[in-house]
Amino acid sequence: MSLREKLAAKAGNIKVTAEDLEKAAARGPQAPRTAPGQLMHMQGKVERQANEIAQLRAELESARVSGGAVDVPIDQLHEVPGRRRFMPPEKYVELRENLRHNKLVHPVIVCPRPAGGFEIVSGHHRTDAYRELGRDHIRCVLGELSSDEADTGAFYANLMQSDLTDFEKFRKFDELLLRSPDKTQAAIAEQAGVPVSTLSEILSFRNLPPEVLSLLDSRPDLLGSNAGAELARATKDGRGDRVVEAVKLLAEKKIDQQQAVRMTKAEQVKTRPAASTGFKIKAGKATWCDVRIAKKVMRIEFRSEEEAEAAQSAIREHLEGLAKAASEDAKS
DNA sequence: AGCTGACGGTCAACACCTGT
DNA sequence: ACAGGTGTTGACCGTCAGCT
Repeated sequence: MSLREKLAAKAGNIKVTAEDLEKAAARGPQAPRTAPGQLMHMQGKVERQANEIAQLRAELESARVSGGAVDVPIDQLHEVPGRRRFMPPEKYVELRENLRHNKLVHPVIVCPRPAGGFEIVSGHHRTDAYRELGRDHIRCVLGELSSDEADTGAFYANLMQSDLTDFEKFRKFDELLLRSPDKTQAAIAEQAGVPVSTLSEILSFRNLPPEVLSLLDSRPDLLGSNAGAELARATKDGRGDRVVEAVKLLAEKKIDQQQAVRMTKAEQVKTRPAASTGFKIKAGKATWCDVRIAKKVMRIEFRSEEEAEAAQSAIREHLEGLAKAASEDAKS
C-alpha cells in the first residue's frame, strides 16, 4: 500500500459532525500557532492593511478631484507633535456634544504617511471627539501640502484663530526661527502678517525661568504676551524667583495676570516717588473727565468730543500761561 | 542701516455698577 | 430684571531708542 493510500485510509475514519462545525464556527478564525504560520499570517495582514490604505488613498485622491470626502478608519489617523491647536476644555466639550447630535461639517484634513496611515493636518479635536463618541470612521479630505508645508500651514492657519494662545505662538515661532536661522524676526513677522513688535513681544517668553516655561507647556493659556513680556523683563532684571512665585499663584487662580506683573514689581513700586497716577473730575455723580498720568504723558478722557473741544481751549490758555511763567523764571 | 526690545496707545470683550 | 454706563483686562499695534 502506498503512503497516499495509507493516509487516505486513516482520514477516511475522521468524521466531522454537525456539533464539530458549530464549535469551529463559535471559535472563529484561529491565529496560526507555529512560527512560520504566524509569519505568513502577519505578512498577509500587513499586505491587506497596505492594500486598504492604498485603496483609501486612491479614494481620497479621487474625492479631492471631485470635491468630496471619504470615511477613513480613525485608527489610521496619526497626530504629528506640535501641530495640534490649543482648545479650552469647555470648548472641546461643546464641540463633542455638537458632533454627538450633528453631522461633521468640516472634514478632517489628512496627508498620507510614508510609514502608512495618514497624518492629521487639521481636525485633531474633531478626531478626538469622534474617538470619545465611540465612532470608528471619520470624514476626511486629502491635504495638498508636504508634511513641512502642512506644519507651517497649520501654524499660520492657527495663528489667525483668536483662541490660539500667545505661548503656543511663541513655541511655534521659536521653532521656526531655530529651523531657519537665516530668517530674521522681521521676515517671519511679515510671513505671519503681524507687526515685528508683536513678534518680538511674543518671543520674549524665551526669557522666562525654565520652571515657568514647563508650567506654560501644560497650561499655555496662563499668560498672554503682554504679561509674559513683563515677567520676562523681570526675570532678566534678576527677579526670576518672584516671577516663578507669581506664575504659581496665577496657575492656582489666586491672582490675575496684571496682579502677577505687579507682584514682580512690588519693590520698584515702593521705591518710586509717590507720583499721582490720575484723578477724575465729577459733574454731579457722573465722571466728567478721567485724567491718567504716565511719566511725562497726561491723558484726559471726556464723555464726548464736544466736551473735549470745549476743554481744549481752556487747557491751552492755561498751559500757555504756565509756559510764559517758565520762560520769565528762566530769564530772572 | 537694519534689527530688536521697551513703552505706551487703541480696541474689543467682558465684568461690574447704577438707575429705572 | 433690565439697559446703559463705566471700569478692567488682554491682545494688538506704532513709535522710538539702543545695539550691532
